[in-house]
Amino acid sequence: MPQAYDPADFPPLAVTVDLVLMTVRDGRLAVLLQRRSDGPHKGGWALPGGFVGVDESLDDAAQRILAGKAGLTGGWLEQLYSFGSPDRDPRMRVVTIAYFALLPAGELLAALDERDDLIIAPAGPGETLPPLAFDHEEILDHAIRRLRGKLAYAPVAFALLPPVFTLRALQDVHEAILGTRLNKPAFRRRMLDTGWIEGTGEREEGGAFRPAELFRAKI
Amino acid sequence: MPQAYDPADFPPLAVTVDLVLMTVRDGRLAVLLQRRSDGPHKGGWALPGGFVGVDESLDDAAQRILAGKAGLTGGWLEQLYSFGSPDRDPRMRVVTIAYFALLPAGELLAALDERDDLIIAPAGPGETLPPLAFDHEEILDHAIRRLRGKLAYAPVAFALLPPVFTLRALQDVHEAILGTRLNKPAFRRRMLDTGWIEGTGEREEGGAFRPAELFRAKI
DNA sequence: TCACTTATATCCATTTGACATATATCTAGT
DNA sequence: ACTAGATATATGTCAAATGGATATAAGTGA
Repeated sequence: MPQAYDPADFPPLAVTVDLVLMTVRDGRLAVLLQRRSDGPHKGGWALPGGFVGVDESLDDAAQRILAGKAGLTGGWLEQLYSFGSPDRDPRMRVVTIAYFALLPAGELLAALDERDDLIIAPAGPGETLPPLAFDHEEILDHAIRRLRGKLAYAPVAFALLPPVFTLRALQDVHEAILGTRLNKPAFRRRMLDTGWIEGTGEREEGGAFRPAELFRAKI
Repeated sequence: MPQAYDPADFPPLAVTVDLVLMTVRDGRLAVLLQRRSDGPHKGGWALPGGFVGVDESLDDAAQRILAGKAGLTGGWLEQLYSFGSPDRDPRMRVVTIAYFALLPAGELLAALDERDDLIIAPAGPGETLPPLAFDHEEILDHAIRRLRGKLAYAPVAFALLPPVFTLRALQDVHEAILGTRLNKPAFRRRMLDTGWIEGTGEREEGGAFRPAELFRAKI
């Protein structure tokens, strides 16, 4: 780095990435929480996170933290919002870039079965979460609002489903996120009109009723 | 700060706030640019910005930079997105939290008449900007997209108008931002239906035609 | 045949674009 | 002074598109 600044020229701030990893399990919106092993709120629950490396982009840091917790790289990952109140961490000044990740419940559970410091806590409309460390409740609140807002105009729901799914399963995901019931024919019509999905020709098996067609997300 | 970290424990990153201050002048979307007095891209154009103080929130830093450039506190100010590629500043690692600000052209011009290092450059759909320093073109791009997206569901346009305005002026702002022409009766109906505006009973004066009613933004 | 769920068809209220018409003001000409 | 014309605001109407609600058909296992 030519012409490097003298470190005294700028205020020394720590920069972290915090991850809001959400899923839909059993028809309920849920979020990944990690038990704090030390520091403030030791033993309490927090969003997973970590420092940003000097030669690492923000997106790369988020990917690294996601891979470290869940062992996975798929799904959806996007930057959410940055939080930087001077007193959000009692030890020092920390600015955190919050990220927003989505994974199917199956993949997340499979990757987590050996980690006893991680839980998937229901976080939907009527659910009560354990108290979270720092300002993580505010961060989670932002994430849920972003997810709800994006649902109508971005193909986020497919990141919460296996590659092949029924329209009923897709609707269940939407209802879990929005916390409301949706009209089935209208939902079907709207989803087909988006052009986000296409039929596979295959049908669901095993039910004691008319089998539903299986769809996959286009693109 | 009890239990302060050893500074060696975390990577030393600089955190700045960059400001995308936009307005609509003469029916064209425009952005405030500042000539760089030194450092990389010296003499070129950049978004105004500055370091975040150790005891200053991100929002406070953005307010401070806005007040420093424009001498104003009104309008609209919200966090946009954070940018942190390792090589975005050749001197050192800088993570910047971009903010997005809106002011009426009149107020901005009045506050700027003694500053020769600041310009208001047209930035609408068909306009060509001068090349910008660092990754500021990408930041500006994000800001314009955010503004367009918010126009339909958030009362942002009023931050670009004086306290009292005609529906024609409001439509001009929308058209400048979207880069398209809008249907007048439909626009009027839609705006009145949002509940964002109310008539003052007063009328515009001076035109050689039927005077338009003056409205103000509710709330 | 029944129970159950998916899939589709139909109806209706609401929204939105497009066009036409009425209204209000100033200017120009007599 | 009065009137006709030009111009932009304001409003009304109609058709197309959208979205919710209900009813009906279709497919499967018990």
